[in-house]
Amino acid sequence: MSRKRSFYNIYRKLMSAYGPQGWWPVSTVKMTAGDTLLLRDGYHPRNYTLPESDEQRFEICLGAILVQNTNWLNVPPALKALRQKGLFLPDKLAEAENQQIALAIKRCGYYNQKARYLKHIAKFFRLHPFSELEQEPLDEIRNKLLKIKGIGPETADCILLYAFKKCSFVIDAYTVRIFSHLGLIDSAVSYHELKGLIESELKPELEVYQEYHALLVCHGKLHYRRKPYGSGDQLLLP
DNA sequence: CGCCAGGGCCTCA
DNA sequence: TGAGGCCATGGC
Repeated sequence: MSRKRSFYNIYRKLMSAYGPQGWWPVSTVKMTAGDTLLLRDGYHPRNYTLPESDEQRFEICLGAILVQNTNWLNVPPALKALRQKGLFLPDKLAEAENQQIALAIKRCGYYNQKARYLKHIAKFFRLHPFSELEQEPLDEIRNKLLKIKGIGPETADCILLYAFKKCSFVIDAYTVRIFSHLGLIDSAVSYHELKGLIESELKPELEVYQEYHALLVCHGKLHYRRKPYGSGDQLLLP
């Protein structure tokens, strides 16, 4: 395999083209400018200390479910609606009526399914606090997450990478499209296989893992929509 | 308008 | 174990 097509090389090209993406977006980012405390929504470029609270970690988990096969723009309003209904704590969400949750998250689509999924994850975190889970090895957390209905490989890896800050590479549809279109992989590659291939090259650096996935989504949105692919490969090819 | 979105579960070969 | 159907609203 050409050295210039290594995953690191593509990462560098994406980063120089788009800059840091600041994933995962959380709704209340505290930033200090001099003496004043700024609260702003959304992204947090170059701030890799987040999440800083259990609520922010929980928010990332909820967002990871809500964004499944859905435009991210629908997620913050849904999270806000859940918050306004007082459902932003695992204890509350776990006991809420499905219909009440569904109403709050309606705009994200698949709302009946996702309402159930959110309750599952709420019950999980009620049982296993973050502070306990994060002590466990990555693979043990991952296996526990994968047992929850509604959490598949990608969602589990998003939660691991952005909520638990564990170096678990996230594979999504854009990742497969981009790397297969560039000739690095076969488009029929399995999730597990591609994840292993990428992780075997990348050193376990949190910022790289976090930004790489975000950059692939950024680039994918611009050039790798379902059909037909644009000419985004010109940016990445040697 | 029609296509698509930062998937995952279930079923059936 | 993999392909296919299903879930569903909102953005552009």
